[in-house]
Amino acid sequence: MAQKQRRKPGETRDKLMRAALELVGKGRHFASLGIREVTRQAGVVPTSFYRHFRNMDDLGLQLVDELGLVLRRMMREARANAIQAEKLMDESVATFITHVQANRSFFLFMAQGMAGESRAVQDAIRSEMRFFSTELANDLRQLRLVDHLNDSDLNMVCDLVVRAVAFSLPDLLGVAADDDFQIDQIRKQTSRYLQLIFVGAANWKSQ
Amino acid sequence: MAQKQRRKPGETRDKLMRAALELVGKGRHFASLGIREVTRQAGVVPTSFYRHFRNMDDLGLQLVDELGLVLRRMMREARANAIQAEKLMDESVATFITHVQANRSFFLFMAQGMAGESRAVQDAIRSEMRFFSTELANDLRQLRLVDHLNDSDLNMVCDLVVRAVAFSLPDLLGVAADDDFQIDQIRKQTSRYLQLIFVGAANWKSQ
DNA sequence: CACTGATGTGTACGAATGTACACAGTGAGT
DNA sequence: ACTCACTGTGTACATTCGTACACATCAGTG
Repeated sequence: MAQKQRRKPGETRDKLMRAALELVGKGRHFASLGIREVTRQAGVVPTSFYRHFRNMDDLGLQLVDELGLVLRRMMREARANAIQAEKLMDESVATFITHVQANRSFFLFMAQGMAGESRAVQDAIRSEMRFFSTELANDLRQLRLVDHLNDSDLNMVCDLVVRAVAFSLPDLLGVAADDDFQIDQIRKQTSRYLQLIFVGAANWKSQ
Repeated sequence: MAQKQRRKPGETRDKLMRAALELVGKGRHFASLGIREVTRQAGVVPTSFYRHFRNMDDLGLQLVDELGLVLRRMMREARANAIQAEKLMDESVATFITHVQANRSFFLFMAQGMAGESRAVQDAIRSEMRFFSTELANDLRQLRLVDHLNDSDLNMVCDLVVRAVAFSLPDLLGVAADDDFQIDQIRKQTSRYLQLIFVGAANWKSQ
C-alpha cells in the first residue's frame, strides 16, 4: 500500500507527463501527440508507456490533475496578495499572468483541452474552472464587497470573471514569453474587463 | 483565367473540406486529422488532396475563410432581428445559438482552432473575432445607446461581449444537439452575462 | 485539331505508428 | 530466502501514414 517506493517510484511516469508537456510547449497540439512520440521525448522505450497509462487520453486526464495543483497554488497566492480590496483585481490579474508565464506548457495544455478531443479532459478542465469560480464567490462574500447580490447573481458574476480571465489565455500564450510590452497590454486589457464587470456587479439589482 | 469550369470546378475540394468538418463533427480534433483520413472520408484517392491543398494547415486556413462567411451571415441576421433595443441582447444570443446548432461542425472547428496547432489558423480566427467586435461597436454607436463611452472604452465593452459569447461555445458544443433544456440554460446564462456587461457599460465613466 | 494545364486515379515505398509478447531487475511482504 | 507484483527493455508485426511518380481525362486556347 506504500505510495512511494525507495528508489524511483514514478520516475518514468513523471518523465512521460513532462515529455508530453514539453511537446505541447513546443507548439504541438496534445491531440496530435502519439505514444511513440512522447516516449521518444522522454527517452524511454515505447512499451513503457503502458505501465503507467492506458492511452493518451489517460495521460491527459492525469495532466489535468497536476494542472489542478498549479491552479490551486496560483489561487492561494492571489488570495495572499489581495489584501487591499481596491487593488484586488489588478493584483489577481498580475498573479495570474505570472503563473501563466511560469507554467506556459501547463496553460497551453489547458487552453487546448477546453476544446480538446477527449471529452473527459474537457469535463475535467471545466470542473476546475467551476471550482475556481466557486472559491472566488466565497472570497468575495467574505470580503463583504457584494452584499447586495444574491447567491445566484454572485455566482454569475464570478463565472464571467473567470471566463474573462481564461479567455485571455490564448492572447497571453500567443505572444512571445519575453514580449513584455504585449504582455503588459494584455494585463491592462484584462484588468479593464474585470473593472467593467465589477461596475456592472455594483449596479446590479438582484431579484 | 476562368474561375469556373463547366463540369465540376472544385467539387473534390469541397468534398475534402466537408469531409474534414464531418470528422471534426464526429468528435475528432482537427489537429489529429491526417491527409489519408480526410480523403478516405471524402471518398477520394489520397493523392487528390495535393491538387487542392499543400497540407492540412492549408485546408484549415481555407476552412477559416468559409467560417468567416458563416459568421457574417449570422451577424447580418442578428442585425435584422435586433430592431428593438431592449430585446437586442436576447435576440442576438438566440440568433447565435441557432446558427451554432445549424453549423455545429464549423463552430467546433472554430473552438478547436482558437488554441489549435497552426498559428496561422489561430490568427485567422482571432482576426474574425476582432472584426466581429468592431462591427458590434459600429452598430452600438449608430443605435446611440452608448454615447457616454469613448471609442476605446466602447471597443473594450464589445471585446468583452464577443468573448463572453464565444466562451459559451464550448458549453454549447458540449451538450447534445437536441438537449433543449440545457441549451436553454446556456442561452439564459449568456444573456445574463451580456446584461451584466451592459449594466457595467451604462455606469462606466469614460476617461 | 493538336496542345496544354488542371484535375482525378492507381501503384508504390520508406517511415512511423500502436500494441502484443517474452524477458530482466528490483523492492516488499511472507 | 522465496515469491510476487511492479517497472523497464528488446523484438516483432501488421497497419497506417505522407508523398512521389506515372498515367488518364477532360476544357479551353492557339
